[in-house]
Amino acid sequence: MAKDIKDTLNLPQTGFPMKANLTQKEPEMLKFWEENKIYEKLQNKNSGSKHYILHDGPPYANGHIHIGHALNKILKDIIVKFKSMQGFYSPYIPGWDCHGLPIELQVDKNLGEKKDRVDILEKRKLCKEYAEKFVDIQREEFKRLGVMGDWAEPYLTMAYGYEGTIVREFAEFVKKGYAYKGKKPVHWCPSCVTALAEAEVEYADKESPSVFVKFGVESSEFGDKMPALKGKKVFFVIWTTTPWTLPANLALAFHPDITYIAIELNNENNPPPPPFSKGGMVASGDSPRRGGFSDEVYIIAEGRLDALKERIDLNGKVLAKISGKDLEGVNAEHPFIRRKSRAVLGEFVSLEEGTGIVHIAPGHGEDDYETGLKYGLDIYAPVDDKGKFTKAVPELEGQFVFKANTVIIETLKNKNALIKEEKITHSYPHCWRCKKPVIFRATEQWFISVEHNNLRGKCLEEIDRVSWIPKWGRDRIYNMVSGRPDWCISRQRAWGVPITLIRCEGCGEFVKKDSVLEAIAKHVEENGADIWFMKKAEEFLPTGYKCEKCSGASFSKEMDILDVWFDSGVSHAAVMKKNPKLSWPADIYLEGSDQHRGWFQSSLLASVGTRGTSPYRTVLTHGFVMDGSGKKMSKSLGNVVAPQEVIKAHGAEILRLWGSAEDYRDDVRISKEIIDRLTEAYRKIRNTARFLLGNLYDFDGKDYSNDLRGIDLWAMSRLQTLTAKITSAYERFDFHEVYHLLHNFCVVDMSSFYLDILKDRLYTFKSDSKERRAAQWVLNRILLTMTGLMAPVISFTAEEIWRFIAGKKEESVFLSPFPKTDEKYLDPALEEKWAKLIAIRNETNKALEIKRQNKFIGNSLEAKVLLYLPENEFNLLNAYKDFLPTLFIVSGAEIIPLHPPLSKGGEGGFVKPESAYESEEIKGMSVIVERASGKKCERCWNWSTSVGTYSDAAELCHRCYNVIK
RNA sequence: GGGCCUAUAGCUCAGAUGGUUAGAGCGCGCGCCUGAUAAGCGCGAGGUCGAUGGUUCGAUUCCACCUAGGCCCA
Repeated sequence: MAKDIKDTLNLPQTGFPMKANLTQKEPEMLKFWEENKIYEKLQNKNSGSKHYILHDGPPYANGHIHIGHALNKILKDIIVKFKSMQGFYSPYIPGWDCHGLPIELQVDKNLGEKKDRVDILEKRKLCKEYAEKFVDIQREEFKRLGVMGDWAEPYLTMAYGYEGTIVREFAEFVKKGYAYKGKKPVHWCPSCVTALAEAEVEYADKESPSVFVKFGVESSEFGDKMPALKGKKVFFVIWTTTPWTLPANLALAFHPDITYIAIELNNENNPPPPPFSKGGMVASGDSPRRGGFSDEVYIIAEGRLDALKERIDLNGKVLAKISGKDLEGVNAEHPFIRRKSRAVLGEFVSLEEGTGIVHIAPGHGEDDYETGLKYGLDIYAPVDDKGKFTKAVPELEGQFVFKANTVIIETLKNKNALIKEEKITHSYPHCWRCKKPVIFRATEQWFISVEHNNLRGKCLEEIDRVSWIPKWGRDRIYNMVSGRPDWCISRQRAWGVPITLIRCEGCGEFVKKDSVLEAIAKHVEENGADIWFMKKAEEFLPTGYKCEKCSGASFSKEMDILDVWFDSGVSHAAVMKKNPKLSWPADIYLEGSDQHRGWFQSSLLASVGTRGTSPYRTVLTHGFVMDGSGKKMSKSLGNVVAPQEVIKAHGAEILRLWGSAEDYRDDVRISKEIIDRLTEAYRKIRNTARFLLGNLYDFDGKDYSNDLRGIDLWAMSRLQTLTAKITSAYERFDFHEVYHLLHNFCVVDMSSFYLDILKDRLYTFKSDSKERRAAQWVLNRILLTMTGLMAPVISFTAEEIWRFIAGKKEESVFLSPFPKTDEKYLDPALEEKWAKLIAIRNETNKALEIKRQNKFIGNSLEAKVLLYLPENEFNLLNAYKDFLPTLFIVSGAEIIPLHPPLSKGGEGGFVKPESAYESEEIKGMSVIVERASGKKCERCWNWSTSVGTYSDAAELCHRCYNVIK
């Protein structure tokens, strides 16, 4: 018979499964979105609205996506979906970076032996195919994440149109005078035989020689500045870890504000060296030796004396001191080449290490180069493409630089110029591809000047007009742009867009005529950049073209390839300007924090250089993905988490939830525990939705807003508060707040409170009673709102829920408007009042729990509570008297005003019994838990004295009797 | 070595212009329920707020330094 009673209840019914089965469900949902063109419909719907453009930074079309890609695309997708649902026109055009060294090297690897024999066009074709393959792979992997966008029409930097824009944008830099060809030391990989961008260099430990070398100086060079040195053999002492750059030494740098000292060596520790054999050096034997001291004098920075005293035996007497700036112009002798080395000044000289005197080879170092320019020194680098000395240094010709170190050290020894030789392990630049150490070497390169036309200054101004999230991004890029050198855009490779300039063979002048540059761009736009390698220089020029400078008629093409950062840097022009769906500038760029040096900067330079303004209004950066302990992922550590594996095991939805839950401003972590926690949270959200759906199976959809009870109004207010907070969190890009707010709402407000309390009304009241309908009306509002709020993050689940919602208008949740706060129901005062009720409820629960632990009760409905309350609490509860059993989910509740027993003679007040549970949280509140009176109603499970009073239904209480009679 | 950043319970996050016992949810432990059931409810235990100094009547919150970690650069 109990079965029959159960049939009179309105228990939840839904086909919405408790088990998500995401790995299987997600592909179905993707199919639904694709087949029904939901993304396209969303675009159409918003086509007339205000734009919100998120411009996609192109990932490199190489390899499968990793967890960092997943984070990036998920964050982008959340923004695009949120903005779209809010009604903005927010198309998402994904892109790929297709040119560049890594792909070319991979192709070379595949070619093996053949790589040097294969024709450049053939190689480019292979590179293109390689890139295409990974574009397809990554596209599928990105789509699998649930990211919506124009996947069928992405932008590719190797598309003809895009390549045309690259050429045109470069031409713009040429016309405006930013581009120049110069000799400059760049990171050069002798193994890959190419210049490397900063981004292509990585640092690793390397063992190098560490040598102290002395450069002889005629004491007369000092004039009257250090009379004590007169007639002595004086040496500047330098320290270097790259002896191979000594043949290119042209100067010695001193810090203008550092004090240098001249120390006479102690003879006992430093036996006199053999006399110099070659001329040009300080003459030996001129000055008489004095007892106990050699006549050698070393000059180093005073601040380095303590550090070097023992290391190179500087125990002698300080003969003189001099400020760095007074040494400028002094000539020293190169230790093994008959050449002067000039004393110059440099702010970069430090006392951190070495001697405070820096050996300068303008062709082999950054500071050296700058110094060289300042002092008009030759940018001298007698080293070839393969890292071997040229015939400019006959003794070393053909020797690889790192091998030549030994020879040079030997030479220094022979020339008596070596003070000390050690080995040192230090961080040294290595090629990111071949992992071999690189060198700094001056070569002919194309540059974009950041000084020309005040490009740097303008970029800095633009940086301050952009909104950086987090805000420290501004300082980061500002410092980088402030200090960056000219942009080296040359690459000596095959795969990319060539530097499409034509040079007169007669005078070396480059053709910069507008019409010619435009014609070349057109050629590329129509045929792709391959055309540059297919045609001769003359074919790009009008027939009979003559050099404007020398009238020469013989021309050659530049064959360097443009830096890929230039490719992606002009995406604002190639994509945002060209794609009619987009607009310029972008509202937001969103990439990892490494892009402050990368794409954010190249885009800024490319845009400010040609258009004077930044291509973005807001730049949002996220951190990197670390393992569970905050360590970076690496194959060798075995702590790599692949998105594909997470998807396979838990579904992309969990990854999306993860992407939102973590605070991306800092690095984010991923681990088994994190995924487990998120899976739990996901289940809670899902089950909450399921419960809502289950209790709406028979809702008639009518408006019951006038029948709401107090707790319903509270729930409605909480829902508005949630909506307002979540909307604001989305707008501030604080997605982890979205996650926490949504989850907490499900757990705290809904599951453990409102829904738990509502069960009685939903299950046991007459199905079409106003009370039950009112509850359903609220549940329906909660369901609709929650689904909308979660959609940008857990899109698969939101869409799945959407399908189960009766009476919804749109075919997809994404075509429905983002939930708006209904001010009518927002009632902070009500929420505050209920916060107090909830606090009292929590205290009551504690009392109930004690009795439960004592086995006095099981289900709380077996209990009746007596609450002794101070005045304020009493008055509050007194207004909800009939509701209290429902609030506490007990079968009876009485409140007793607890006044001080002696006040007014104790009149009207009661003293709480000794046995009562005394609240710590609410002062003066006590609770007595008793067994509920009467019997348990078999239908609603409440205990009531009315049970047993009906002869035709002895097991029912009064309320249930009236429902089913 | 330089620039920028991070460090609060096992996990994800709050928080405080410096001021009583530092919060939430999850997880964990102990129970209850069996009409959200590979669900639901209740209670409880978890933190020297990275370390050390300093400023202060008082610092986890401010300052310095250090350690660990991250990105970028050298």
